[in-house]
Amino acid sequence: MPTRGQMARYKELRATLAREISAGRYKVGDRFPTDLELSARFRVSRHTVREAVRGLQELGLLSRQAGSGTVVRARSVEPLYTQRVDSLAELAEYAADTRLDRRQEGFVVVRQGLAELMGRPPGERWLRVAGIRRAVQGNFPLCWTEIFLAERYAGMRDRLDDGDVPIFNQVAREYGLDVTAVEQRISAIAMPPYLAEWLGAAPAEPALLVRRSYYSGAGAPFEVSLSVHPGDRYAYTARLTRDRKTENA
Amino acid sequence: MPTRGQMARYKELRATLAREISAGRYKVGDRFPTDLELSARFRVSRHTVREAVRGLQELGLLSRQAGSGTVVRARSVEPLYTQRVDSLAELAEYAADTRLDRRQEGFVVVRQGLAELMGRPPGERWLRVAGIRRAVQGNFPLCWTEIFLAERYAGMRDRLDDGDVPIFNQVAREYGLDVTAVEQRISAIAMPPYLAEWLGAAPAEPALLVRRSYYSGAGAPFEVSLSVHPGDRYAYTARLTRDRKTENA
DNA sequence: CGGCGGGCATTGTCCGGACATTTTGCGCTT
DNA sequence: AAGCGCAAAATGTCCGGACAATGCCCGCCG
Repeated sequence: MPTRGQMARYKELRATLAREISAGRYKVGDRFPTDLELSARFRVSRHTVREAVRGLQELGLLSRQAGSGTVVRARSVEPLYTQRVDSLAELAEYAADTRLDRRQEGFVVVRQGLAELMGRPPGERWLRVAGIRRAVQGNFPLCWTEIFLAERYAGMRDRLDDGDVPIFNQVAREYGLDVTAVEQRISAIAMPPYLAEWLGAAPAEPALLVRRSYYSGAGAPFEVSLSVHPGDRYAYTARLTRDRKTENA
Repeated sequence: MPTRGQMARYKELRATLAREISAGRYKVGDRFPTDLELSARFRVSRHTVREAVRGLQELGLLSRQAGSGTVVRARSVEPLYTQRVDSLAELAEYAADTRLDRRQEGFVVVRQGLAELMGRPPGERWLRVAGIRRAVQGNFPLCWTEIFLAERYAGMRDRLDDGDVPIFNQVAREYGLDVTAVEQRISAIAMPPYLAEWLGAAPAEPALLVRRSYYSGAGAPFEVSLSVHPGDRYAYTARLTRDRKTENA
């Protein structure tokens, strides 16, 4: 067959169907025509129809179910931005090259104030490990860190390594947990006086409080960490990129 | 053909090839066998090979190039976390329900200090619009915002709407820009005295400084915004989720 | 020696057909 | 009327083949 215009048939068909969905010919929730119907209507093989539909599926416009049929899921694709954090350790930014200088350790029952900081209800019991994170180079203090580990994983206590591997990672590995989500919260606070000295910072100077909650499956996080960074030594940076099969039009 | 074990051939093949890549039989950067070679080796049709390879491609293990061949791109899939920000306006959190109370406006040539805050070299000329962002409900001041617009797009100046739609969005729409990336930087500063009064905050109290740079294609951002949030009125929250086609094994 | 052009290898597109698998629902049986 | 089972419909998988489009390399020619 000679060159048609320029676009492949399945791309043309994909665009046509996307337009029809967008125009409202098929509404969200509606059944979408079957492969055979589209094949007949557009005079293309079922293979080509499937290729086109597959694309719309990946875009989230359609969903298919063997035996049941194809359903319209969305009217149009909204641009979607994602922050990619490969390996997750990147999130902690200074992952390697730092060391945890452990200062305090033990079980705590969290009360009102701390519970609020942790984003958990009061009364829960956690294993708390706190200390100063320092640069390996120069031993310079970077931040104060408090790590709260859910009681059932407290067995890790004596095997925690203060080196390169993040604590949550050690725990996840040891217990076979699958870290499915991490929530991060950043706020500004005044540097607490009792930390100022340790961090070599001025009391009450602006600081970043970073809370990270690590989830494995639904429900409560298995670890929560709180870090206080002096304002002049840290900034959190993220880059969001638009993320969609661009490909041809 | 009767039921083989249970898995579809292309899935079996996909798993086998993934294993071989992981085991190092094909190294990163190496040429991967041809469709025809695999077809012959595994006694399956080229269609089936392509289906399997397509999967490995989506996983990022392989990349193909018409005329050139298939190349190994990664040895294994590392878990990948993404923050999804649909519609991007979500990023600004209080997107709707707020209003910009414009206070200052005009061209500026940025000097050392401001340039550093903006993450740009000194000497550039930008259109600066600054003001207080308030909650529609109650007119309560939320933050001080400075928006810098690249000179080329300064024509928008008289058409800027202070309502729901973020400025960067208005500009992008007007000039047909494709916002491909947004970089966000969060740091802690002391509330500048001259802003404290306007925001109803205490001078020198901890505040969050949020910088967002909007990119359209490579090169310099077309807009940079700086916002100062009183520490007690704002926290930045993000949720990263693991994100991988689970499907069957 | 360098550039251009054509042939070859490789992936991309498309067809037609054949079963397999999954749902749904109708109709028969109890 | 309730339940079971099977047929029909829909998507999923797989084959074989054909040609198009794309890169790449090598050889010819200036």
